[in-house]
Amino acid sequence: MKRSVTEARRGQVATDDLPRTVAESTYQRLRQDILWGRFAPGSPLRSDELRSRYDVGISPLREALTRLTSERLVTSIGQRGFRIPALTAYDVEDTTRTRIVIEREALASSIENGDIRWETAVVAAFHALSRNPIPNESGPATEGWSSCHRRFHMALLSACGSRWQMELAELLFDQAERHRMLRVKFAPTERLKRDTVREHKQIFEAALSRDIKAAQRALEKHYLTTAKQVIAVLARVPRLVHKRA
Amino acid sequence: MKRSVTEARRGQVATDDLPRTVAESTYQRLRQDILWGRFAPGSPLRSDELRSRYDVGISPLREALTRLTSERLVTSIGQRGFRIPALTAYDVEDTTRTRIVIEREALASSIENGDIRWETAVVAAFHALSRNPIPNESGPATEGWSSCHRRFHMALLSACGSRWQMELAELLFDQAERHRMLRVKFAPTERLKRDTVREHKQIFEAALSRDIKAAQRALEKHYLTTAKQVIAVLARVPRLVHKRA
DNA sequence: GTTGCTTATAATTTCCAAAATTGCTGAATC
DNA sequence: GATTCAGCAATTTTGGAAATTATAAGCAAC
Repeated sequence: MKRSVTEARRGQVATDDLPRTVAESTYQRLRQDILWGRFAPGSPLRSDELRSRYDVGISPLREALTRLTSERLVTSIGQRGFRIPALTAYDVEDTTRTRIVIEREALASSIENGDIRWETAVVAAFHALSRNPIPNESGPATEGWSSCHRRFHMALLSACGSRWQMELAELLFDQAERHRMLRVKFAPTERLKRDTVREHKQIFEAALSRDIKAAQRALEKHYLTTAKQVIAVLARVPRLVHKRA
Repeated sequence: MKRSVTEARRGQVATDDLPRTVAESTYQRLRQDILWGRFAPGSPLRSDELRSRYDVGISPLREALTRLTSERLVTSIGQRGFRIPALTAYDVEDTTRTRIVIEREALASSIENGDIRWETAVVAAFHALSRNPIPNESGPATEGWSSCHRRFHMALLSACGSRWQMELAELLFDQAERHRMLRVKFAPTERLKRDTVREHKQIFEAALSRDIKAAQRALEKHYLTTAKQVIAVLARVPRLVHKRA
């Protein structure tokens, strides 16, 4: 039996970002599943399968897929349906490179403009991140860390004053998130010789002490290290690189 | 009587970017109409009106609107439909600022990497642009110039080697295009004390002589001048700034 | 007068089935 | 053996009807 959206919200605390339509909630669920690598790269997304998976009609499903396509989390070819994009070393490099361009700038503005509220938000986000278990394997723990990670990086930029820069940073962060997750999912035994906590701490401290150059350098290094690792795994796990993008 | 998409393409030369579905072609037509300011800012986009306007069913129309929403050329609120976004001075400033961040970088890479083919494309695009009539009033002439203008700016960046940077540059270029067009549409009598041809020539010459700094400066100045003009008109034509975004 | 409630109306959103397109299989042909 | 071309099955795309939700109007109570 189906419950209407309004019915489903009864008795809940009013929160602004609750999905108001089936299309919106389908979009969010499908998005998470893609980000967390629940579909293999290159695999087709057939409407009937997804319809039964998320228990929705074809219209909201199509709307979700269309939105994800313009975020490049899904590819679509004319009359031949939707697919999960393949992943190449170029994609990882390009995403990282562009991410750095935008975030360098946004971080500088943020450090310049940030007030006490910004500092507080950054401190809180950093604390939550450091108290979370370091993700060595996939699973629910990783997903919790993942959301803390996103919040920390976005908090750093949040005082930049540019809506576009924030939006683009989020867009590219999620691209990189998919790359990271594919590594975790498809090469979970890889040894990580890396101190992520330390890297975040360096960015954090440089930002709070208002040292723009140092913060930019630390952030850039952090992203480049991630990219390097993903690309290294990519070379060893060729099935991630599907033929048809 | 309706013709199928395949039928409609009979006898045409095979071109890659021809719309393959009704949704795609509706998206392109609606997009142009928005970019060229055929809808007033803040006005609602009612499905029945658009359905008869473009002579399509509800499904492809919704798909087009959804795509445009993620490009920020349309806004959508939960169960209250789609609207043309209002335009504030902040929007213009933010778009310009972000555009400069991305294009500065892309232009530098493009000048560094550009080969003979890139030079040729830039020369061709510049020539087409300079031979087009300078747009002082709205109308078909402006639309021709507009597409040359877009091609010129994209040609400049085309050797940057980053797919993401190209895509984001296009996204923001079209935002700015809407801003420009609203000025032309709603304040056509404004006197423009500006030599656009000269501005483009400066960018062009600096790029071809591989002077990165000079090209960046000229490009930045070009965009800032445009923004300044749009904002000035915005202050005088308050109906462009609708209440509800 | 204003507020709160109920009803009527308009609009959006969703489901579903028909139409259109693509990919596939296998026979016929060179 | 390779190739072309039907016909068939699987899949996507589309249009309209049904369900849901928002908005406006009417009306009683304060």
